[in-house]
Amino acid sequence: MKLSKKQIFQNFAAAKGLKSTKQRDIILDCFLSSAQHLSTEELYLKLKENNPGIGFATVYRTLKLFAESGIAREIQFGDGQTRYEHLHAGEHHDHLVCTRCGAIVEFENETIEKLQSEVANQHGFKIMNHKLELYGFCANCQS
Amino acid sequence: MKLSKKQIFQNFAAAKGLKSTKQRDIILDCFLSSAQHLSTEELYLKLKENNPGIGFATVYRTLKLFAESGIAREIQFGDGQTRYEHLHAGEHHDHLVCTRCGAIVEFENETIEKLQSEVANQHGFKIMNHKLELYGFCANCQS
DNA sequence: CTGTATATTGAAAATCAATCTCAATAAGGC
DNA sequence: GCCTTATTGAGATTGATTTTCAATATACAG
Repeated sequence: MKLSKKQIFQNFAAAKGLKSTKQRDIILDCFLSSAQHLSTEELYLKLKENNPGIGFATVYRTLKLFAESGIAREIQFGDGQTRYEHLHAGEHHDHLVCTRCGAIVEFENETIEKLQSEVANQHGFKIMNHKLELYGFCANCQS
Repeated sequence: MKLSKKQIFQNFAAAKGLKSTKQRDIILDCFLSSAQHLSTEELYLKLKENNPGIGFATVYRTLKLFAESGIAREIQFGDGQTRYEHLHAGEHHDHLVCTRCGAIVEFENETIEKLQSEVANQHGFKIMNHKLELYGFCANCQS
């Protein structure tokens, strides 16, 4: 059976001896129900709407925990802000980024992944993860 | 005939109505004779050795100009510093980054590039450039 | 060569995101 | 409830990047 992200994080928290708190639950729910690629700032603002008491530092720390637990991943496009994307165990996807309107499309491509491994082998590298981003104009922004 | 990077930048500067200055010449020479992937800070320190008068802001601004002119390109590995790599017109290379010792190996792979174009087409994107980084352990760091 | 308009420079200050500090508070076990 | 330890939120700090501004240098016209 496949665990939900919520369960994965709760297991992680338990294993690490973290206490369960109201704030972390709220942040987890909000994160899971949010779009991909939110920055700490953006998630913080979204949380504030319904939970004014929540602090930026808590959101920041909790997102770090999400990344550590494996349910999220830090990514950076060129805009100087760290963003967090949802991570489905085992999956990996890359990004098409529109440099005009900021749209982000995700894609997966087996063949590319395979070629990457080959390149790494040729150079004696053992790859732990990778990042592939294609920057350009999306269909709407080419006019 | 192929233009040298120096010429490319000088053409760019002329076309943009930039005045030619001692500082920019020095920075250009130093940049061109430096290793790949220097940060602003690193280039600044290197410059200081022989040209104590030069200011950080000037190095910063000049590197931006290099990027704009097409002879250099900003890249970011995960370490929070913007680095500049030399860009040979038309060429493109990607990176293998050792997360233990920081070694960076460059590579090129036609097939991957071709697949990227295909993916982009499928999604209606017009790609202007891309970034591919493979993170892991280099041969020396796997022991 | 001289004057004028404009770009450039360097130092310091402002900005901005990320990260840390610390006193007050909350959670969990006993 | 009591005690220990983790967590929280506000604000301070850091570190890199970017801007400001007065002084200076450059290009060009006359």
